[in-house]
Amino acid sequence: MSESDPVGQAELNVAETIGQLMQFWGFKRPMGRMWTLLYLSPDPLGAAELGERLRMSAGAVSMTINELLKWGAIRRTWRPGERRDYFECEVSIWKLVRRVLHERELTLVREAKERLAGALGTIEAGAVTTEASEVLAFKRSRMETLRNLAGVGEMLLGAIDAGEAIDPSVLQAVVAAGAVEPNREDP
Amino acid sequence: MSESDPVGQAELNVAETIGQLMQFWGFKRPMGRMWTLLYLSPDPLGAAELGERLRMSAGAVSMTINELLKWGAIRRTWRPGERRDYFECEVSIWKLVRRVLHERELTLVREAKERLAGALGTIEAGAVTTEASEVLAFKRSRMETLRNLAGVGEMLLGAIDAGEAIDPSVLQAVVAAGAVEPNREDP
DNA sequence: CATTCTTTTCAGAACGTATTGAATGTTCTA
DNA sequence: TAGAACATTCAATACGTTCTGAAAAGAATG
Repeated sequence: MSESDPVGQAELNVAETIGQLMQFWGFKRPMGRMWTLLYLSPDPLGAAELGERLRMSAGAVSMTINELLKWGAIRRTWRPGERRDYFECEVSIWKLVRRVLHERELTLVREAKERLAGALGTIEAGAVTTEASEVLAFKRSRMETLRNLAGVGEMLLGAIDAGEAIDPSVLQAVVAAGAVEPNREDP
Repeated sequence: MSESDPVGQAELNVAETIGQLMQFWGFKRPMGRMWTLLYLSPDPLGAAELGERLRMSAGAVSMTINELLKWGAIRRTWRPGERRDYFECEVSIWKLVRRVLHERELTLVREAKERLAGALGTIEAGAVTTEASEVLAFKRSRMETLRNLAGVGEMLLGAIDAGEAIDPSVLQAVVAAGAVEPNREDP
């Protein structure tokens, strides 16, 4: 099947490349590889064929397929007479990216923001502590910066998610938040 | 030191939160935790203190410090009389993000683009193959889309790296590239 | 309803990565 | 130069994740 077929080989190379990109983006490599194979195929492929071409066990194929289904990256289809399932991929990469941004990154940033706000609350509670109020004020201000950054991230992701173009002024905010506070002290 | 100190605890919470974000972004969690501790400290800290507060072994502390130094996320400083090293963090988060975008993501995307171009070349070489030319054309076109997307990514990263605001029209290109090709065929 | 085909599940194996802690290296002081 | 203080390295190990393969479950057919 694939002993010395240059085209099939090239497809596997592409699959591997995309697989690595996906892995870098926090997904499992097999997901990227499988999606790519479908993306390069004019018609749907069956689980058996996918497993054979990617050298994956039936179990791994099943798991990977289900994860891809969960993300809406592939769809199940059927052929008239045939018994087994076939799969075709979601072609719109932009749609996929947006979904991940919405369901994963946005959630993550929101959680982080809340946790940061929580820590800030603890600090501001003016708890009885041994630290000098000067030091405390410093820490509070740094935590505020982090929480604000999380807020900016949330806004950015929300904007992309809503399909809005990114407002450059928002990016300026990021720059500003990070560039302030030149950190000078010498006792 | 940290038995029931609410402020210290809050700091560790923040460190943990940022650590998880960093891990999600492809770095090691200890890196984020250590950077955060320095970010929340008015003056530089020594390796021993960092290890103690984060409950890391001396070895782990050393490795983490070196990685942070490599990314320019912290700097080595010294105190007049003292013998051991102290560390202070890079405060500009934007500067850090840009550096990573430049050294890591950009490289990654470039490599991917080249590999995709390579595969495309193989296909276009019109190798003797058993596949119908129609199928071949389909695959070629899909590979072109992927390569073009990589190109757009490269441009975006380059723009951010150069400090330019993101041109919304570029984002449009992403949308277009992914949204085209409604994938219809029924034999 | 039994048979056959296909998919899913899951315990265990394999793998890669992170962490430890003792040994080694380095740098300063006396 | 010897010794002390500190930093670094690295083999061993602990840990978590992914993959396998066989068994179970599910679905269509005769």
